[in-house]
Amino acid sequence: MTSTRRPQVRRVLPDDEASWLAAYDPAQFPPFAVTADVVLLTVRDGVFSVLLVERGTHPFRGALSLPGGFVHADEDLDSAAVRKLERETGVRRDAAHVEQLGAFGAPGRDPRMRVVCVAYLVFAPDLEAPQPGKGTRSVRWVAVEQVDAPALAFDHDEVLAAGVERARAKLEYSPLATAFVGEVFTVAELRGVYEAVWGHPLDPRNFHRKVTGTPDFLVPVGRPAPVGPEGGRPAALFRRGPATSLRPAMLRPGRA
Amino acid sequence: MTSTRRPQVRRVLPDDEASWLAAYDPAQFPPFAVTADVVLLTVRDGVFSVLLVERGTHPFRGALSLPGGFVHADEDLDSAAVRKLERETGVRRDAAHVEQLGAFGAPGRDPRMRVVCVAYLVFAPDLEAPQPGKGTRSVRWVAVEQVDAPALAFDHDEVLAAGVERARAKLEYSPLATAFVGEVFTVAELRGVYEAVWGHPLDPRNFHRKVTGTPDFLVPVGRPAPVGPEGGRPAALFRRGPATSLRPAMLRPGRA
DNA sequence: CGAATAGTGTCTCTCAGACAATATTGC
DNA sequence: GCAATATTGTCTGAGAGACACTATTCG
Repeated sequence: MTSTRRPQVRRVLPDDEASWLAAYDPAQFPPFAVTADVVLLTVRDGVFSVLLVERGTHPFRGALSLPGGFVHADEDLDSAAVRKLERETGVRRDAAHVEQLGAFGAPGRDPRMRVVCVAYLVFAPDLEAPQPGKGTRSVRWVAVEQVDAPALAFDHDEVLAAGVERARAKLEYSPLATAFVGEVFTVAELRGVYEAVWGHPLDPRNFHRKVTGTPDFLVPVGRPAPVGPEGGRPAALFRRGPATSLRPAMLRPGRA
Repeated sequence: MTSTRRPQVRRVLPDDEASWLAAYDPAQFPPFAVTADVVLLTVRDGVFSVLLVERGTHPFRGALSLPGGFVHADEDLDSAAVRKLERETGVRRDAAHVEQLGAFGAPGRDPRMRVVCVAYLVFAPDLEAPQPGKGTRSVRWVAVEQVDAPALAFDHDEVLAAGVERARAKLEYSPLATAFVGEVFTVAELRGVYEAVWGHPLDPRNFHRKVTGTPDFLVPVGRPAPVGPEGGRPAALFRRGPATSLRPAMLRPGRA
């Protein structure tokens, strides 16, 4: 997360600067609005999915879009994204990984006025039915594969594509796949995340060796073992470990 | 680069939406200004350096900051960054690699008003003395190592730190080190880039094997060989190849 | 026992790190 | 020849991909 702390002015203003500031007119700058929009990704039943809302207000009323909205005048960008996430989808911030994706600000991307969207990327485990908030008619999970190009309001197709590609890349060199599963999980569940996000099957044996052999990636949970879904030997349980990167990386199949 | 194309509204507005739009009042949204600021990095004489300007206007007049400025009302974010780059530093866009770094928008980061900065990261070869533009007193290269925390105006210390870390990471898994050297270069020059950016010496033999053995990373130039700086066998010349990623990655020394 | 899933072991190939040895140039 | 740099080659250990095999559970 970027820029969480509040006061950023680290120099006391000298007298001439302070007097200049008093005479300053903000209207001389081009007027922009800033939104914080959220690419909330999860894996549900083995399907890599994104949370979309049906817009209840203009513009693009009735169309699907990413959840999000205007940043308040005295609000941090990160805070705005988390607020939108919680209010508009019912997802709690501490249950997910949140990072900034980037800014999207082509002129004309919003018919109302010049709007720069600061997009956030969120990884969450499969959550109960999310709740639509004010201004949205409904919220739904949509398989990422089913969102084909001209599907979303504004330039959100482009934002989503950037988020999906970033997610796929991050699984390679970070332990963030654990953000898609619950507090405790099995190696098979974690493998399912990789397979869903990458759209490639992975060898269960080699995957097991890799994730259990990487120091600080997984921490075994003392508790013995859970149930088996359709039979089979029960799997061991793990928690996320303290590792912050994966070195060497987990290699994504099907690339040079 | 993100969002280069212009018209982004891809739905014709229905009648009710158009009439609503006509009655729309932009003043109802919190007023923001948006700047495009540039982290321009290079390697000069083996020193990883950033281009800083001395501010000629308020706020932070006289202080060092990243080059940048306000985005125009009808201007793309990328275009604004490139414009700032060219006008404020004299660097031509096609001689460099440009990518978006992220948005920085903590309230209070600019004493004038609420300003969101969209930062861009630029890699350029060592360039002639850059030219200061309007509003800046001077432009200078500063070694990245010498910029210690409370040194720059606004929150530019934070922006610079993000850019430097991104640059260090990108050398690992992308062929972008070639953006720091000229059109044609030797393996030793390229190695010098890695060593300067990472601050670690690399084994010349292993480095040579890695970069020449990675397909499409380097293309040998027909021309035989150049001069030797202080004697020694003349080195072969290469151009950047068509590769867009480095797999497996070039591993940065000194990390788990 | 058979089916199904979890986990271990083995083999091979690629590749990074260490470093010897050779090649080519200026002085 | 000597110094300096470029380039090739060799050895070793870590680790990925392929896959046989063992372990544990349910019915």
